[in-house]
Amino acid sequence: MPELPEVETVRAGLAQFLVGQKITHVESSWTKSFPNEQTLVQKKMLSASVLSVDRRGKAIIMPLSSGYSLLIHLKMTGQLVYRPKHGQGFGGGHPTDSLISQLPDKSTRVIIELAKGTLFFNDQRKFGWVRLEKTKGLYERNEFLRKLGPEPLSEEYTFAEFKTAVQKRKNTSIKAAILDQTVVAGVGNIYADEGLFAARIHPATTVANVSTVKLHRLFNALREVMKLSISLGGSSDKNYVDAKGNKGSYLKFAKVFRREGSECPVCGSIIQKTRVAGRGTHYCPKCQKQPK
DNA sequence: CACTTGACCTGTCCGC
DNA sequence: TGCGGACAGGTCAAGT
Repeated sequence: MPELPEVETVRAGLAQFLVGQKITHVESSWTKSFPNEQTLVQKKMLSASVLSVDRRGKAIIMPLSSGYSLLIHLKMTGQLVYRPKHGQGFGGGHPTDSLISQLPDKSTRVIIELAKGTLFFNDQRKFGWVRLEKTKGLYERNEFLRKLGPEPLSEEYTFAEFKTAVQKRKNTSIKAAILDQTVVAGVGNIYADEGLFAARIHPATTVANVSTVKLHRLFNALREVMKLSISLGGSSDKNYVDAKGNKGSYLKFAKVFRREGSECPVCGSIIQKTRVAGRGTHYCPKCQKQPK
């Protein structure tokens, strides 16, 4: 499910609710969702408090006062939903209009109780995970974090960096290249399709055939599309919800994603769906011409 | 090495 | 209704 904008939305919500809170109880109902040894989990989580809620690519990282961090990946269907205890508000004032009425539900895999509320890790398809690891050196030591490419929305990220990394994958499709998390962290299927549409590049174009001008358009488009989505609370297709359990509204503004059969908002041609890089791929046949 | 294809899981939708 | 197959926002391991 969640790509960079969705994970960032969840992160921001959790940061607001969890920072400073002490963990009082932890339980997990599916081992692969939280594979650490129980003894370590109890020792390093109980009575520890949450220092911050951070994000790297599509991963959430929560350093704890015990010197260990929770590392979480939502994969396709993961959710992190916080529920304040009775009598404890969300802190912002407004009541939630969450679509998730009762928690835990049948997809709840991990429950973390804190002083003022409970964090539920739900994951229908069980691809996601929660892990507990030593905070010191985490970003360099952890296999997943270590391989990630640059953060696309950071101030220091440059076109030169993007171009060099993309062009290393010269024999693959441009879509496969930008989905590669070692090239740039956080782009997934929705923003790949939306970015390629905005940059007017056919998703199946071989990287070697994408001009520098087009690559520059793509660099800008990916960042703009993801920033817009963050401002709208992300994209909710099926499962995605933020930390309160609410949906995001970006998909209402999507130009091609899940819009096959309807008219292109730019030229009126019919949006097509095909398969590129093993993923469902949406594009406008007129705006995004495949080079012969 | 670069690249592609299945596997990991559950649920839903579509055609017969 | 039921049943089989394809497909779903992501990564890995294993194959060529």
